[in-house]
Amino acid sequence: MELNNYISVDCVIFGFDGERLKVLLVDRTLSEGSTSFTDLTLTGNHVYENEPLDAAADRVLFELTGLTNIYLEQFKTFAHPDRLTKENDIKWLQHDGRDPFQRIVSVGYFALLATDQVTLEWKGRNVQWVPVDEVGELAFDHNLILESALLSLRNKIIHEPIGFELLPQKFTLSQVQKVYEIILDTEFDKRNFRKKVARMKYLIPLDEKQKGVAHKPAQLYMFSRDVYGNTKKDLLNFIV
Amino acid sequence: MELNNYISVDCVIFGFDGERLKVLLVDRTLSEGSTSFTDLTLTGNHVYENEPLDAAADRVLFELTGLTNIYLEQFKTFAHPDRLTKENDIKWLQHDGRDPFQRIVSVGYFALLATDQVTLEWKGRNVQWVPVDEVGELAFDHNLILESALLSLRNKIIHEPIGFELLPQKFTLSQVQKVYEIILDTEFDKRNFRKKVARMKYLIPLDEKQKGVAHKPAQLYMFSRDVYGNTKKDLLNFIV
DNA sequence: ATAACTTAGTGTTGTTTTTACACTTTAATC
DNA sequence: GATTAAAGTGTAAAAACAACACTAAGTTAT
Repeated sequence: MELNNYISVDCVIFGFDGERLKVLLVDRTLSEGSTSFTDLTLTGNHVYENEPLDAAADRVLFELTGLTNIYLEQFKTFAHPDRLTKENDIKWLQHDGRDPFQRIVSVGYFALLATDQVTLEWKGRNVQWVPVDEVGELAFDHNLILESALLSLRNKIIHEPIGFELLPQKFTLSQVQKVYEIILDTEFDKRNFRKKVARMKYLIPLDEKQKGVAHKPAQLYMFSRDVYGNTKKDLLNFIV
Repeated sequence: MELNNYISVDCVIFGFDGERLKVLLVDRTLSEGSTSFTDLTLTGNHVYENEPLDAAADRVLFELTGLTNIYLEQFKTFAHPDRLTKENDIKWLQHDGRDPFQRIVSVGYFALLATDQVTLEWKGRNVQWVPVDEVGELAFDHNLILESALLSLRNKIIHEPIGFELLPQKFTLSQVQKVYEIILDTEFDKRNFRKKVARMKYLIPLDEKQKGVAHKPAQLYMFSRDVYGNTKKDLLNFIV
């Protein structure tokens, strides 16, 4: 199977660690003759001839993390003629045997997961979680893509219950509140927030509590995609 | 300037005529030897080498309608390997001198305007407004693209005041209500709806009334993009 | 000129949702 | 057994929502 040389997908992999929203970035190091630099990129790849875009995004995510069945959504496409014209990017493409003047369409996807779902040593690639508000200058046009992904995420999380994708399967209400506070950069009143989520039938309380915490252990919940599918009415006006 | 042969944009041009939501479609007629068919397509075109996607979408819209400064938004990208493999589509591409096995990425945009902004005879192309709920089988994968555009439109119009883009500059509150009812396929109580829009500071009442209508003439309003920009808080929880 | 027609425009009441706000509980740790 | 840390809980006032019916102001038909 052959790679298409002008269509690629880039995945913005968001992770939440209980405290901050992070993005999974990959080292890009080039050292060749007098040229030498290191920086970070999102993960992406060309699609195969005959591969649908969604499949390519799944594959890219899998190749980096070993995970399948992760929330993944196409959010925007980037194809500006000058998107790959920074000096280091051209060197990198040349080193990689690619034509730096070939215009490349990159279809942006974002993925949501809990940071601890990823084993960073997977396939020995040099990969790291970086808090989204501490991301420096990235390779290619990846700062632009990241900003755009964040915007889409914020927009979407208000109206659909995707925040749970950033949490472990079993989670506490405080964790849910934290996810929404971090992503929307706001604070909610604890009691009011809990009253609101109490109305969501698809948040299922489990017969289980937190363990090993140095305070009153919290009730654990899980998110039921099934129940949600049947009660899509409160999709509108979700949080906020 | 040369056209890129694998990147295209397709524009879903929505129009409202006071009664229904329509989409602007273009005749595709091929008659050559024993092959002969007529159907309809969205409007689209390849982008020029060196042309950004947004510019290409503006251009495609302009070439069909002669209009500039129209609300236009990228909503999804289509690149399925089988998207152009229907028999008629292959014949059409061949007739057009294009390689039907070339994989083409199509970036979808939707435009919003009032149907009477468009002069259908523009450039003599065979163009027609079709109510979205009466659209038959379109060329290529354009039914898919249209459905996807409708979904994006419905999603967006709930949360951001873009309904006004489908109305003339000066409009009545009943027209606003109708737009939202048609697009969201629902009905609102007139008094409650008006109470809600009365809270929107960016709806500016004019010193002007409807003329020549066979009933009490309605107050005219306009939408102020400026005021809206300054009061984005009620972006959330807009209509519904 | 008047009647008929058509859509514009308006207020109240009961119900639900939102907001603001502080103390007790339960576990682990020292 | 005291300390620490987060979990969990209720109420009252304000705002928003939902349901509902008549009058006003033009045009058209007679």
